Amino acid sequence: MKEYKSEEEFLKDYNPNEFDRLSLTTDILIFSVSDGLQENYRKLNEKHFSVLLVKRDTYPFKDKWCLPGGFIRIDEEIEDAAKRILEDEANIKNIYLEQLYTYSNPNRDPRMRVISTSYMALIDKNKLTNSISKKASWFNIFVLEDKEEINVTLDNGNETIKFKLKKILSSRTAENYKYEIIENDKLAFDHALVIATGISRLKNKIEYTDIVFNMMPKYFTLGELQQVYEVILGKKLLDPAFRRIIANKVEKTEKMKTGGGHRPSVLFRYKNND
Amino acid sequence: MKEYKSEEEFLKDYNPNEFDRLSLTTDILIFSVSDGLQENYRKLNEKHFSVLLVKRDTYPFKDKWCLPGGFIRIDEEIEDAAKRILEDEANIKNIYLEQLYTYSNPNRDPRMRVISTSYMALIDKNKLTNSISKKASWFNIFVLEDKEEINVTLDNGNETIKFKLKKILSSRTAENYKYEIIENDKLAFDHALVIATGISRLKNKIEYTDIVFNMMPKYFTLGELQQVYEVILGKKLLDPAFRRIIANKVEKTEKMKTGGGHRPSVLFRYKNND
DNA sequence: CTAATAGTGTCTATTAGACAGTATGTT
DNA sequence: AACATACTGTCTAATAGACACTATTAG
Repeated sequence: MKEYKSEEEFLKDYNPNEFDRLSLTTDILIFSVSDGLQENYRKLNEKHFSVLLVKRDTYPFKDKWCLPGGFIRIDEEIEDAAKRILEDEANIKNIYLEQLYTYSNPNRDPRMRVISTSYMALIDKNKLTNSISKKASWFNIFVLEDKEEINVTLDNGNETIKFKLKKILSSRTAENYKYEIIENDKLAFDHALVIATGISRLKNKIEYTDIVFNMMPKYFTLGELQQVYEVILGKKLLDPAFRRIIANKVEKTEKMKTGGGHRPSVLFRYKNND
Repeated sequence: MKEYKSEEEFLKDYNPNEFDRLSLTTDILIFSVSDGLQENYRKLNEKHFSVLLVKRDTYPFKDKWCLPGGFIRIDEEIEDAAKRILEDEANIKNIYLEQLYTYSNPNRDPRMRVISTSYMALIDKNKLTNSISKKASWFNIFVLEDKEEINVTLDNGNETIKFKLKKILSSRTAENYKYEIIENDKLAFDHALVIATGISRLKNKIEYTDIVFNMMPKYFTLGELQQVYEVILGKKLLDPAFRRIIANKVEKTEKMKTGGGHRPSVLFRYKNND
């Protein structure tokens, strides 16, 4: 091995092809909350927890659904690539974005070795100014989970996507699970894994952070907020307990929401939110 | 654009150099607990929280310290690469390993574009059968943190490494911080960031998981366990409260630890551990 | 009036914090 | 005996769970 006297000298000689090179992409899991049906004039709209998927029109995985994503440019940070893609494809700016996990199975892309770093984004759908592209669609998420597996159903009104994952305990001490896809026919790549990982991350974080508010409009009732918690956690909460927990995160406004066929509700907003 | 009739046909034609390619490495943050000084025959050994660093003997960053790591092979998952490196470099097998974060600053490696996925490993130092390589050394970790910055001092008995990071609030709702290196002269690459991220992750997870036990020997006293919690959390805990919290995670054994110049202590072990 | 949600009061059970006290080894 | 840690008891404060109750609107 040649001896170098300085870092500059070493770098001048360096051959960047000494090691295997590969491609890197990012996949973005965009979560939001949708309004569902209203059974009758008295009832509230059902809330749904939903994810944005895009229909692929090219190979590989032509006609399957996938997460918005794309290749990282040679001089770009992954997070910046995620932001660029969000802006280019959906005109989404300044939103909550968090790195989720880097997937590296050598066979995850049939074209070649592609590694993907996934991000989770949370948005309030109603803030989207431009409509999303024709290829993209919001799917409501329904999760059934037990100790051994997770069944996820995604529905956009037209089409239903179902997939099933096996949970494999990867560390008893941390109660960490890895997922293995055991049923999946409509999702491209390993995106079923990404969705499951994101749902689980969000479920966890909603309990000890304020990230829900990224999915809420500026003004909301506590009933609406509670519905969002319930739909993400997959369980009913008791009113007084819920109100106690979020009491110091929100503040009352002068506004009221009326017209519901029942007692009007005070509109709140996230505290310290400008 | 050419029209393809099937995925097979498309893949046959695909040129993998269509997108920029880059190199991927993994850096592994190996944490453990070390015994420090014993002031006098009555006192317990001080426990320290420590990290394994390697002295670089080649450019770039010659003579600086760095985390053990290496390049991902073209047909290998990142986690498998991390396991391979742990085994090759330190003869460490079957330990707790968790993906931390993927760093992608275009300038993090002066040679070329290298992206790195970091992993955190937790081990019981005393279980290491072969001694670690001459280039590697355990550094005790001392952290001083306030709202704006983090000061970390690493010490292996011979050498002291200090670095300072600025905390930048990246999301108010999630209380997520990003770090920016403002002082660092002895650590290679962006490894100061990795260490800070790992410390923060461990501090969090120790409160709601059982991962500490990966750093403990099979039999330990509750005093020793408490010391480990204290040194990682950076604060003293009250005995009765601590014992209540870990009560259902550990189980008493018949063994006792004697010889300490004070009342002997019952040895416990992690419950359901084998 | 009725159905439906909004919002509060309160009792109980559980958990966390604090401190004081007792126990028991080595030198 | 003295020191240092091991271990427990108990009081109090804070938090979580459960349920019942009152309030208020559109139709």
